[in-house]
Amino acid sequence: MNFQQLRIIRETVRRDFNLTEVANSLYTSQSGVSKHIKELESELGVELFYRKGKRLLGMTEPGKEMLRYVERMLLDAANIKNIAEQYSQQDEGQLTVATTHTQARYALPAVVVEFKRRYPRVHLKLHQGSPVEIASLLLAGEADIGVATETLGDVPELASFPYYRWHHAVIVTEGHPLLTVGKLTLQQIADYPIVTYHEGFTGRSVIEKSFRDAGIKADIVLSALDADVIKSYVMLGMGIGIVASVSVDEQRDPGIRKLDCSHLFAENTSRIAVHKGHLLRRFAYQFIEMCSAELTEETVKAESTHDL
Amino acid sequence: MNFQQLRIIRETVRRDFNLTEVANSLYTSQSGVSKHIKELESELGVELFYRKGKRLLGMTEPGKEMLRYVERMLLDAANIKNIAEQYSQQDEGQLTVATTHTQARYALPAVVVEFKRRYPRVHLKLHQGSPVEIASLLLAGEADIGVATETLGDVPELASFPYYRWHHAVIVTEGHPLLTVGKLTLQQIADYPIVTYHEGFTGRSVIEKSFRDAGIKADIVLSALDADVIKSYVMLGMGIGIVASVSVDEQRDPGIRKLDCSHLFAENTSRIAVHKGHLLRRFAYQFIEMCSAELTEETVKAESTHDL
DNA sequence: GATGCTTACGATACCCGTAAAGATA
DNA sequence: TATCTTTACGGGTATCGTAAGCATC
Repeated sequence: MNFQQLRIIRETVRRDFNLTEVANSLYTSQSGVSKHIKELESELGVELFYRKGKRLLGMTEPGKEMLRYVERMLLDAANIKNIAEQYSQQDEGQLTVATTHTQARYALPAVVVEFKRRYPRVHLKLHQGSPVEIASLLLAGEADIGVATETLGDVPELASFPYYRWHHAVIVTEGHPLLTVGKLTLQQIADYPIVTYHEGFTGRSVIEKSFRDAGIKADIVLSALDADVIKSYVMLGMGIGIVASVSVDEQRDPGIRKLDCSHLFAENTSRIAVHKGHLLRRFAYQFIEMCSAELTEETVKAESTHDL
Repeated sequence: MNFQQLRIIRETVRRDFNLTEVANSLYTSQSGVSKHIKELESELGVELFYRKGKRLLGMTEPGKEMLRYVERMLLDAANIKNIAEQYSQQDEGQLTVATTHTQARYALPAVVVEFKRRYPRVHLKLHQGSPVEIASLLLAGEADIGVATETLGDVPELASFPYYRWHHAVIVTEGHPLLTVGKLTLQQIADYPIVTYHEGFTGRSVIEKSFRDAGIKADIVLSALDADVIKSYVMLGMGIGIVASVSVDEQRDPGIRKLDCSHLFAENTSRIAVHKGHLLRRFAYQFIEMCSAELTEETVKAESTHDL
């Protein structure tokens, strides 16, 4: 048994049992991949994959059982390298934060500036994507930290922590009739076409739940990934917008007016997540602590051990 | 990084940093061991061991931090092999049970017979030793299951479960004066020279605690590893004996009389232990379940995951 | 001087990649 | 036929063990 074999096993599952792809993604030859699998199987005396003729189709029972251990071993190998880096270059290295547009643009800038001030030699990568993409980046080990409002809390392999709480707000153009009503109601909002976030983004599910629970049908005419796009279309008269309150500032967004609707939609909690069992560099834990002072290195580590 | 390097790191710690011994125990050459360590250190860019000139003295900080991961990886590698065996030969293999004399002779026979009946093709090894030795056999991966009354519950790397409860009994020769007194007292026992177990064995600590708490000084003239030896010396008139009640049967032990003293010494609990994170063969879990029906495979696994 | 670690060097085995052949859809 | 996997083969490299050289105690 050697590490290349383990990497191949893991990658074979990730690449859906296509050995050619596996070879490419590991920068080696198909023949080598094939041989490694055979060798491991013969060493263990068990078939790891189902085959139909020459094609691989899936994992056998013993294969599935082993996979978790294979993954943990590779994780541990990465952890060892991480520790080494930690000691050889305390404040140097790379930190990849996977996040949604909303977080990157409105929540994280303060943290990023502070982080760069303290760790000028750490190369910080902001990787933007949907919450689902963020989760899979974390799981694949391609990102160290994930920040998003949706999804992250639902993946068992991730350890997630509350970052900050926020509400949606309704945005309208100057002179809009809604500006004159007092306290907004769901029905009043539903009287207008709505522009808001895509499904799976930035509390969209919370918005839908409110309308559904009230038995009101909302007319969502357009959905977008981020508040900036939504604002643009609101300005173009496509309808009223529902966005994260933090993403609108009446000073910086001339022509846009913000209406409180914290009484209409449930509060959202943005979360910070890490892959369980994935040991981070010290500065990565510092980054998380800068987001929320309660999230110390010990707190995060305690929640993110990998116990299978 | 490869497995041989990891094995060498682990063994170097176990062998107290003597690379010659490491080489012998891994059946390879010193030169190879030395080179492997150097290579791993240079790959990681960190020194793992403190050196004074050419001698290794101990682990550096990063080395210590890595060690736990190294050990887990090697454990996981063993687990994978275990799974493979599990599937390739369901009811064949080897099971090593480390136990004290008392357990091997008086508690386990019934279980062993039953186990052999169900798994005739499993090679069962009974490894006898002191509780401390049993613990280290488990930790070194040389035994799968440990059974003893002392020590096992105190080692954090071991998961231990109650096996059965028992009391001590006093044994005397026929016609002994103690046979005529009614309910025994500690003082009456202390009036005679005592033969009992060694320190660290079979509830010896419980016996001492009772005397100490009562402020009575007992005269322990002889201590032995097992009840059979103790019985012999009692027969020779060295004194009265204190042994596990289960180890005396007035039918099978002619000339020996047993006196109840469950009111004098605290109850003992014999424990079954496994190394946390060490996955066992199915038949090993069956063995444990035969000892105590509540200890199912799930119960044991739940307590013995290795989360660092 | 005995023990223990490192370096040098040659034989072996392992791993990888190219190329051709066989299977599958 | 195009895609994918296996087998065959050659070059390169890593690993291992012996033996010699050096510290350390």
